[in-house]
Amino acid sequence: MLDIKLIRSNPDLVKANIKKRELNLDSVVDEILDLDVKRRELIAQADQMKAKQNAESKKIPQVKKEGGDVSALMAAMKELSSQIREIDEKLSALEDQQKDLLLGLPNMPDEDVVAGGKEQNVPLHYYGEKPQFDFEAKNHVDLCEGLGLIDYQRGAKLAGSGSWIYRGWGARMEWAILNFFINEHLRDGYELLLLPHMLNYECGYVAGQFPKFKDEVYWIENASTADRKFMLPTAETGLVNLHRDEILTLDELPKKYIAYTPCYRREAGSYRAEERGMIRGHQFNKVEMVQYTTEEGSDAAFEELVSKAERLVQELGLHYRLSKLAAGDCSYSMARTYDIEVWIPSMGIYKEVSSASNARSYQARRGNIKYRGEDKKLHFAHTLNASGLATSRVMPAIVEQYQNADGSVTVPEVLRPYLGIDVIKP
RNA sequence: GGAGAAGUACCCAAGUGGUGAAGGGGCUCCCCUGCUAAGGGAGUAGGUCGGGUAACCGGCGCGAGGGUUCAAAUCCCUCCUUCUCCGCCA
Repeated sequence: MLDIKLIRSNPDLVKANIKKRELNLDSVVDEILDLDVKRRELIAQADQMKAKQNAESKKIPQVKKEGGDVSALMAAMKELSSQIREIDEKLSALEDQQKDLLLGLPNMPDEDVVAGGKEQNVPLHYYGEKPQFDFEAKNHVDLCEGLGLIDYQRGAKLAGSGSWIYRGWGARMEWAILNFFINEHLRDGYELLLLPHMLNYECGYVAGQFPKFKDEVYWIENASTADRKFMLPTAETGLVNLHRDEILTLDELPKKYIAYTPCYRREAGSYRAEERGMIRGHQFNKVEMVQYTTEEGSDAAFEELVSKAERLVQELGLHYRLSKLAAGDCSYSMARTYDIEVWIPSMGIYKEVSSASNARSYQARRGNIKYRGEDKKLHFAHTLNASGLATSRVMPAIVEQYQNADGSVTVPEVLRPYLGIDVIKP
């Protein structure tokens, strides 16, 4: 959520920033401002009347005590009270309306984030080389099936398309990757959390997924009770809610968390050949990093998250590139996003394994997450997140980049202590 | 899941319709005192919204949201959380 005071004082800046996302929300901004004027008028009116109500009400017991007649006073107060109620009703309707619009505004991209959509994304650098094969290289689907790492058919039998089963060495490999990531993060001083996977509405609201994207998650409902929960689409949704409605102290910041969870998403969508296998499914594994920090610490935290995510891919020996996303490709809540995209030889393209983003104070405003600064005043915290990493995207990259002529896959060196073997053979 | 009880500040806690939400602990500041302990005094309901250049003024705020009333921490309803007992269970 954006600061209403910023919108009030500099609406043109807000409008221009939103346009960088290739969205024109000028009319929404104008409407917010219009409602804001009306809102403040009503508040002034109501507050004045309430002040009078408070003052007059105090007289009633006094007069009563002295044996006087309060009926005239009470009648007048009754009238005042109903007027106040009328204004309050108008006011709360107006506030709801304004809040709805305000929630619909995306975060403002950082100044150095370029305008435009996906096509304006800029690769910042490449790591390693595209592997060259002197045999006919296979895609990860064929490799995984050939080695019995993944059971796609039975995955679909159990849960429909977009679902698969890790089995045997495939399951052990996935687990090894998760362990490797988690251990790296623990070494860096991050705290590991295992979160509930079913979250309440408030969590999605704070993270910025709701109300706009509430149809893109899985909802859990029980006929007998009114409560409704959703399956988290990323651990970020849980992690950024940890300190909802809290005031953090300066000495506990930055807070550095990681969580492993599966991510549940409805959009497995595309049935295009290029997204076969484990590139896009309804459920995938991911280790997520989240930091809570100060305004001042925000940029450094972002750099740290990006370099941590990069280091993991490097240690796995995978060829990847780091891209800086254009405004229109950053998600709604984020001021800046860098993607780490790993090379998938069979597809001939780079696929995202990590997305590192800085939400600045956007999520903290929604979640009322503050800290007391050096100046003793309260500030909204900055929240940042980065995948570290999405293992289900890493696995296809590993099997494809590490494949051998005989259909076997060499195990990346850092994973060998976890797996106990050097090569996965048919 | 069922029954009962409770939610007031950093902690404990009083407050069953009426002018400023008691009191204690803790914390901060001051005084006293070689130091410490003890003692004395003051502050301590966070915040948030609106107005004002500002000092400041006002609204809201007793788990959350509604309702009754001229007036609600207090009465009523719904929800949330915690505790106790029972049931179920890895």
